[in-house]
Amino acid sequence: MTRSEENYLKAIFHLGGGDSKSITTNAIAEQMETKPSSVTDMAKKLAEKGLVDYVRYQGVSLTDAGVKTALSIIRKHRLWEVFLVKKLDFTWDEVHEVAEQLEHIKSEKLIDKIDELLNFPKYDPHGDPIPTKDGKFQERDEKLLSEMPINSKGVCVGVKDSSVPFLKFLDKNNIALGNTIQVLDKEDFDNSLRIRMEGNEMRISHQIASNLFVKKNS
Amino acid sequence: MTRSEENYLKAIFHLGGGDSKSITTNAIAEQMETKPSSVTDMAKKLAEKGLVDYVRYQGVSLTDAGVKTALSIIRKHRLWEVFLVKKLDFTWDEVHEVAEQLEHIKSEKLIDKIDELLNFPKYDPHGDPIPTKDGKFQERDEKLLSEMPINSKGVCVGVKDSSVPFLKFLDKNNIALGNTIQVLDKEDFDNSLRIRMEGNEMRISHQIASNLFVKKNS
DNA sequence: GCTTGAATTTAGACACAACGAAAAATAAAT
DNA sequence: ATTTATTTTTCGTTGTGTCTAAATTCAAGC
Repeated sequence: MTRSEENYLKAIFHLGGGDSKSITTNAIAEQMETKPSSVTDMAKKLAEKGLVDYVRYQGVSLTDAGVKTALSIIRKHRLWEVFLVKKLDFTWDEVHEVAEQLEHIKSEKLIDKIDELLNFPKYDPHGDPIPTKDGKFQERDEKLLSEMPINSKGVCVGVKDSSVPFLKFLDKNNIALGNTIQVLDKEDFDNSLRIRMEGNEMRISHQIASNLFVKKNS
Repeated sequence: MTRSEENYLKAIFHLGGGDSKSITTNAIAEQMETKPSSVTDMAKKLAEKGLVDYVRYQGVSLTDAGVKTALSIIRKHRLWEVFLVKKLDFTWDEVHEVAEQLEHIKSEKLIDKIDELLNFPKYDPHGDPIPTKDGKFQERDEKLLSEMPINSKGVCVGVKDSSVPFLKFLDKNNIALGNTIQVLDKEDFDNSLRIRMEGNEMRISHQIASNLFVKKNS
């Protein structure tokens, strides 16, 4: 299993290719910042190895073996992210790029020990669930803040967009995972929200609200 | 700086190429378990980049820039080894192969934080000194056990051969770094030693004695 | 059904890292 | 000093992984 193959599997999974849905080469190329022709080549290679189903001009989807491999890489990625934040004081906007490298380290024992050191965390610093060793994937039951009804309360549990600028924005505005949130009002004009977060009232754009996951608590 | 280039620099350093001594392509090929022709190719490439001095048919030696790079990789390798042993309960014969991968992770901050987490260790689990961030290399002043005079005492501080079989042998015979050692007698016939280690007397072959570093303490 | 436009694949090329076989240079032996 | 043996390099080839440009297929639209 090469680094490149692992990256393709991960990308396909993130695009939904785990649900036997066909993902187009174009979509994969965009996600990976590469060219469609390169994706075609790799699709053939991965199909050869039994990790994806590939039909010419139709796209690819992950086989069971492919899903299993993708999950193991995502597991490593997210565990390393937790490690970086919890043990080495990285901020949540710094971890992704280093974890992209660490996820490819080949050692069962290493990642299991890291898991143990961190006390078997269930979520990474962005609130994304960490697959278990045997490939079980804890689906989350939260919804986007933008979809919460007025007056409902919840806890901020994750981000949809985990780009550096967005994370920095959240830090700057003291929006952190674990904060309690109540939707006070919705503005029809621009879909912005008035919310109360940890006691403080604030206004939040639709763009922000549609990238924050909230778990209802009532 | 590719993984391969880094491995070459490390190998050349370990063969003494840091002291402006010329290392033959054959020696490098053997150390890296590759072919001389591959070494020649890489020698040209590294010379191009100013990391080694290369004269055809004469061999290569590291430039100052090359030494600096090699030391930074060795630093990473050894710090990761300490991490694996101290934080994740790896045994000292398990760490090398994983550290070979981890040493190529590109992140200044990561390795500095690991260093800090470990409280700035000076030696790795095999007793090898860890270069400082600014490329200073703490040379050790110990000698091989086989070169110690009769009746002299010392502390076991490192291994020359850090292969898995040798390390396992040491574990099995309760020989560990930090142990006090006294040379009781030398056998002329086969150069074996009678020693007292932590109270127990034992006999040790020349092969073993010439792979253990000892620091005299008197 | 034909045509147009978009998506996808093929084909040829390149960079990297490695290898084996053959040629060249060095070192050793007589 | 010339031959012999060894080391080192060159050259052509292979395997990844990528790209561009050209060709193909698909999906609509008329």
